[in-house]
Amino acid sequence: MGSKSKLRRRSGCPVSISLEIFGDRWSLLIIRDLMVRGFRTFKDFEGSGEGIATNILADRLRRLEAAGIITPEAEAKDRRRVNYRLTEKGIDLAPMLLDLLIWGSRHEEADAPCAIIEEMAAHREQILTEVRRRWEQRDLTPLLPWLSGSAAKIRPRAKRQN
Amino acid sequence: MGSKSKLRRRSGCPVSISLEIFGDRWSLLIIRDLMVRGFRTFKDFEGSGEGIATNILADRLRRLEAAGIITPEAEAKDRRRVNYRLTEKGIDLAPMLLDLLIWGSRHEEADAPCAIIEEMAAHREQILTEVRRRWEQRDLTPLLPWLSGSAAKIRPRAKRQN
DNA sequence: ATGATAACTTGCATTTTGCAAGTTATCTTG
DNA sequence: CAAGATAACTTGCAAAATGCAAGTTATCAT
Repeated sequence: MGSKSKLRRRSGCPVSISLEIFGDRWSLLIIRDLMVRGFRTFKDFEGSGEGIATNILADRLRRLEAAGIITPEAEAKDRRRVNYRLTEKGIDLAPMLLDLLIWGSRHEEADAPCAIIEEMAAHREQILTEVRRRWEQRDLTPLLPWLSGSAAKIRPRAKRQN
Repeated sequence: MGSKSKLRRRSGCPVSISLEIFGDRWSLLIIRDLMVRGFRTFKDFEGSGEGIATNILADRLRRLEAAGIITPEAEAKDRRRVNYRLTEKGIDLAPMLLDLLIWGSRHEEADAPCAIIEEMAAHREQILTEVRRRWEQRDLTPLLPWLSGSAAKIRPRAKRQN
């Protein structure tokens, strides 16, 4: 499946094209929630803390689907429910998102404990392998508990700090 | 220096904070141009190919400066001229931008030759070292010639870093 | 001194956001 | 099984951001 929809591109630069897809204040947050917080439903994203408006959320989900980054799956047990899931194209954004996380916690005053982020930076490949494994196996336990508002297990390795 | 300006944050998540700074369609393109295309002036950005409006450009330069990502330097020889330069905080976005470049060229039909991008992906650390070296030494020769509209030299595996 | 240039502003029309309040199709419960 | 809940969206409208064309103000070049 090629992307034939938006041929009104500013330029052929991959960076520019990427930004036309998710270069806004919300898209990557949705992807983050799918990737590391185990979110799947509209309601999950709606209550994600940042306060996205429902119309914008619906719009972003549509665009991300159109771009082939997420896919909706109807849930058999409760047919009101739609479970969104990252495609492979979507999970491939993991390295970029990890860099964004690292940059943000290094250069801005964020809530994430610096020590843990530096741990993650030092074990980049390992973290990315784990993120992909979780995606493949549909493992929904949050990878970043401190971002998910609740204490939970994490084990980049058995080295506990703080 | 700490950033005391915008305390109206959606959340303390580093990803969210980062997106509030440059989560739009233009900011990262300016950073890209500074980082790999050797651009420095308003005029450079203005004619960068994507067609940014001058008022938006002025606004983005202001915001990026306020965020501590770029600094303007008045040019002695021609005082009309303002040379923008990435700060260390700005050049630290290189890993993220490289991932964005790689993702875009893998998953979208971009102009960048796949072979070269895969080369870059395979030598990520080396590329990043080179990008930083160029920043430190104010070396303005474009790193990505095919994105700069002209054929030029590139030597991803000459192994000549230092 | 006259004209070009660089780096912006300004005024508006158009588009995108954000907010509150629906709507529709499922469940769930008494 | 009727009467709520719920999930996932829409809709309407005001407010903010964006895009476009046309200035403006200091230099600088001839």
